[in-house]
Amino acid sequence: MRTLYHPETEQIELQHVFYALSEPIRFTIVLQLMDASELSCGGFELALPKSTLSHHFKVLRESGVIRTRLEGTQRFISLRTMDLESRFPGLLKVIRESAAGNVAHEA
Amino acid sequence: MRTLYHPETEQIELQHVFYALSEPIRFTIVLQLMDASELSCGGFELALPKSTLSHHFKVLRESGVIRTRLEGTQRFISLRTMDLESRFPGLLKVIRESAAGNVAHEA
DNA sequence: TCAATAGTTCGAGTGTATTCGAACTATTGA
DNA sequence: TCAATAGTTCGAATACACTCGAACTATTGA
Repeated sequence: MRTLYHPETEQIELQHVFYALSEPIRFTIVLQLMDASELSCGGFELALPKSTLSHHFKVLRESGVIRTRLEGTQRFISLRTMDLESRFPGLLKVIRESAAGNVAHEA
Repeated sequence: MRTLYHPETEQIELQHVFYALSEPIRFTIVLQLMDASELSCGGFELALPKSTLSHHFKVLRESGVIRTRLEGTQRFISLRTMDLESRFPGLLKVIRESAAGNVAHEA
């Protein structure tokens, strides 16, 4: 695991992003990243085995949704906000508003 | 098949919509509906067995993406444009622009 | 009533996803 | 150098999804 595959911005495909986000755990991961900018793998509020999380991070990374930065023994994960916004303008807003709407009705 | 299940607008979930759209055939179906407003099951440009198409129409319908209207021996399918737009403002635009961008670079 | 038409359901085969423990790799700090 | 830490990979079990032929249902029109 020396090189972590990340697709180029232009290579990110909407169907792959949709696939990645259709899974509840991965959707939760993305929502948490929207509030946190950057988190280590262990920094998420998810009580799941490391191997399970690792699998989901890989799917999100390979679909272009997140970026993984290596630092020491940790991997710092962030949403590819700029890349996603330039590739699919408005998509993140849709996700953000959908999540907000499901929690509470904000004016 | 007397009653066809369609979720109410408020019941449509983004994750289910993403799941439905993550499959290539279903994505194609949605793109064709964007250009056609309403099509019978056999009216799509898809050379696939009826049973396969029927499966995908069901997934799209139950996730709230399409509406199926019964008329005689035919079922007319349409995109739930208004419902999707009110539930997830901007989502259809993202899909439309993504599809346009993959075909040609329009100015 | 009966054939034709349009689409659904069933069932089986095949493939792909998810889950998680165990073993592994890589880096840090002492 | 060595233990501790952080996360990945492997492998197996289980579950879910896709495909498609065959049989079925429902409606129309003659």
